[in-house]
Amino acid sequence: MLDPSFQPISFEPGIYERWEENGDFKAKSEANKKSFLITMPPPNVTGALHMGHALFVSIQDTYARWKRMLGYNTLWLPGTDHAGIATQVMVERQVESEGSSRVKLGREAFLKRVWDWKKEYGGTITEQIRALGSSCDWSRELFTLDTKSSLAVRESFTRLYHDGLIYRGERIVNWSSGLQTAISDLEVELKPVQGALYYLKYKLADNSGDQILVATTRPETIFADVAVAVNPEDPRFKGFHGKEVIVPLSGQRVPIILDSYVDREFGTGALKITPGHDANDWQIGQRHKLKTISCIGKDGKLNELAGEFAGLFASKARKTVAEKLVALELMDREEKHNHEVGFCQRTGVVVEPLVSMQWFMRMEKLAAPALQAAQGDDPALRFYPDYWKKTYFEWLNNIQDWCISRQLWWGHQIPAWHCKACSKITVPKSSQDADPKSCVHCASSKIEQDSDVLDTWYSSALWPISTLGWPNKTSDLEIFYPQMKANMVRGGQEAKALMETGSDILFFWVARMVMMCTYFMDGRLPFEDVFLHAMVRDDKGQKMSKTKGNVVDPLEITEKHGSDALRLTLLALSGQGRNVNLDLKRLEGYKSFLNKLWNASRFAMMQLDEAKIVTAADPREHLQDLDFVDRCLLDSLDDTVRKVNEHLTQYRPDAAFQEIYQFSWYEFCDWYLELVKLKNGKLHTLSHALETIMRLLHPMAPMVTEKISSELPWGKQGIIIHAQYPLPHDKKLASAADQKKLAAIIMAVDGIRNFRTENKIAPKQQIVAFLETKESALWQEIKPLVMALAKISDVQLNAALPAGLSGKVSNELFTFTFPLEGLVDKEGERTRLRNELKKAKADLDFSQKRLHNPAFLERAKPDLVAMEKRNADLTQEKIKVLEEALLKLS
RNA sequence: GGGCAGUUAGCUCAGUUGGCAGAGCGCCACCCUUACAAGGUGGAUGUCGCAGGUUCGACCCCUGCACUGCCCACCA
Repeated sequence: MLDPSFQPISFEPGIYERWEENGDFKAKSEANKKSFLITMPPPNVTGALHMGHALFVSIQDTYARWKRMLGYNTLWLPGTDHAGIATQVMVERQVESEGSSRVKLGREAFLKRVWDWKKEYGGTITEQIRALGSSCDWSRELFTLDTKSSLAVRESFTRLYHDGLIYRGERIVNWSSGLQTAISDLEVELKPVQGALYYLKYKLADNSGDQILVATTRPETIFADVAVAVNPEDPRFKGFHGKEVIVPLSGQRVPIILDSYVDREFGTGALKITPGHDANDWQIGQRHKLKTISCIGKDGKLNELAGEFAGLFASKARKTVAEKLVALELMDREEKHNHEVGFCQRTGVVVEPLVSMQWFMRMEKLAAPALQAAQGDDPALRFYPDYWKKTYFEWLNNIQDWCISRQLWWGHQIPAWHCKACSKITVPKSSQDADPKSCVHCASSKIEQDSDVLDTWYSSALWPISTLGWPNKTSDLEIFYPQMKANMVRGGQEAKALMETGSDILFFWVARMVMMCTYFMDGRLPFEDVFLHAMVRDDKGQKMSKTKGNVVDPLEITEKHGSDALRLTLLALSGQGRNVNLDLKRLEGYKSFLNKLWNASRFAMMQLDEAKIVTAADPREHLQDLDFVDRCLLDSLDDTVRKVNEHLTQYRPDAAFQEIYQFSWYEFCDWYLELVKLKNGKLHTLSHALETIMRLLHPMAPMVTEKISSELPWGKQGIIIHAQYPLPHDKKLASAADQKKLAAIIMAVDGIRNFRTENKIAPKQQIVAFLETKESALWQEIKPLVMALAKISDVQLNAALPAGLSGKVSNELFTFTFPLEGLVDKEGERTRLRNELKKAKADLDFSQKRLHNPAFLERAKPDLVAMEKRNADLTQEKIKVLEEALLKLS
């Protein structure tokens, strides 16, 4: 039996343990069944559970459980990410607090420390994910540095290298001096900064005394200047073409070059070219075959080229150099200037564009199929919400080569060996090959593995295939990996694999998975549907952050209100927008909903127990036992079932839940249960409806539905998770007459309740009624129900109306008259009637406006016109009754 | 500079073939009616961001604008 009070914390933990022990989440290794795959976005091992995780769990678990209940062999595959930078930095700090350092320890010892840390604390996040009820298959859990993942990384790298899609080269990259590593474009965050624009004098080298003014925000980089560029069309500089200038301070002679990149409107129209410290300048340098020199080192300090400024941090040097330029009268002026500066997303330190030797992935060829996959009217790859497609295209169409090397230790070390003898590179042919012992070019044995590791997102990009065992030919890959190819049309096929993740990592992760996996799987996509959820904010739409102190901890919520309430809240708020503003008031509302269901279940169980009902079989098998109330309820339930499935199919879990909420509370609890108390029928509809509600809700609120259904007479532990998900029937049960009867009850009861409240007649007070109606047969059928619900002790049908003070309730079927003599004063009833009359007149006005409009009569749908006419008639009649009643009261 | 999204009740949000605007919380009144006070019954509350247009009819479709948030971008 269910406890009288709903306390989620009392039953949640036990339920999860049982499921896991029973192996209820395990996907089967059978190929003969339709399958469904969700690959979990692996959270950082170092991470602690936050609302973003809670949101993805809520959505993904809903889909995993829904599909499982629909009979799919469902695999929700969990794992964790090694998170190169985050983890290394964290352990580094730990080591430093002990007075040691990463460098002192050395690579091997340091890595051991990280692994030790991972062994000890790496399970925290997965335990927390369990606490939310996640039905993922833990037997297949993977860590991105596990051998399975490493094998995939090695196989992909060797193949891409030999296919010419991975290369090593000296390029300008984003250098994080904080982390001492290169980072990718995506890891750079641009922020507006108030800086200055310095106008420097570059004197002509021909001693003519002429000069060119050059505007720059970074005077400290002049030591690496190799040219000054002007727009070839700019008349102001026509005379300078082909000449040379002297770089201030450094004294270097550099050429004046012509490039249309230069904006004539900006600054002075002359641009200093510093290929070593600016990405655009680097490109111009490439075009003009200029050499690249650097005056800032990897430590972020100026080097010997800067002469007296050597050793200064670049940021400091700017001011010092500027002052010197002023002193030497080489600066014309300085203006305030706001511009965008790149910051390292991780450390917040300014990113320095530097030239260094790095590994890159050539993206253009890889992007083509990824683009194709989502193009066309019926693309193989679909986005939900659809508008993300545009963003995806935008990025892929302008894709740049990806800097994949990181100067870190924690990660996948690049499987490439450098030869000390011939300095060429040896990369194994495939993952099958062992580490090379000698150079393939000169056979020297003096080879050493590249010390860099790969960007964390590299292994993430392979996640959908590495988790399934690729490059080995595994049964998981066979069973779960989609067949749909990037160049196919979808043709109405449902997705075999779903990617559900945050919209913030569309480029970082989603696009790269599509490119990489498609490449290695013969054009087959890693997933056909991409569902991108919004970002969780606080109730004011602010980003949650520790410094703001507005972080809501999911585990605290779970302990207090249960994981189900949290899940339902996140689902309900995850609409189509880009934010989920977490309002804890909503959470309490949804917890109340669960409380309501809990109590409704307790009530139903008492009734069923008394009636000795032990089955939830579909009452459609026993039509003779059903009355009109049952038939209407079953139809409405069926509508709900249909809508819930539709909404889930369209990736609108919020709407799906809303349907369940509305039906359960307003139809099942408010009306059906109240009617069940009054009617003496069989209770098969009650048992079936309750079971159906539990099943419908189970994917979204697994804990409470498991608890309740395990207590039902026909239930037991752990069966709802594998129960058939409700599907709609084709046939309706209720006739028009049935519907009319139920509507009549509701109309009469609502009207009388309103009448009672407005006249301040106590809820308990029984009253008598005189009824005028043309539907006396119908009335006889519903009489006892209306009388009980509206607390009427006696009804005189079509009898002479009483003299004296009375009240009236009128609708399209019935007109009730209630003697009020001695009960109330007439003022209350008069006010009520006036309000009703006002409403009725407004309604009539609305109808007549339409009906007097010839265009409406002519152009609107005939059904609508007919309905409007009927409405007008009924309202007119009602007005007549109300006016008469009012007259009597005056 | 370009793009995307949002703007609906006091607050957080729904509103999918255009047909008299909805939920939760909050608010008011009355009820502990034995499933549920985390409840019941009834009620109040909206120039649906602004301005045009299409239409018999617009929260919904079109155009322009404003504000908010996010993403992308090579103006030094």
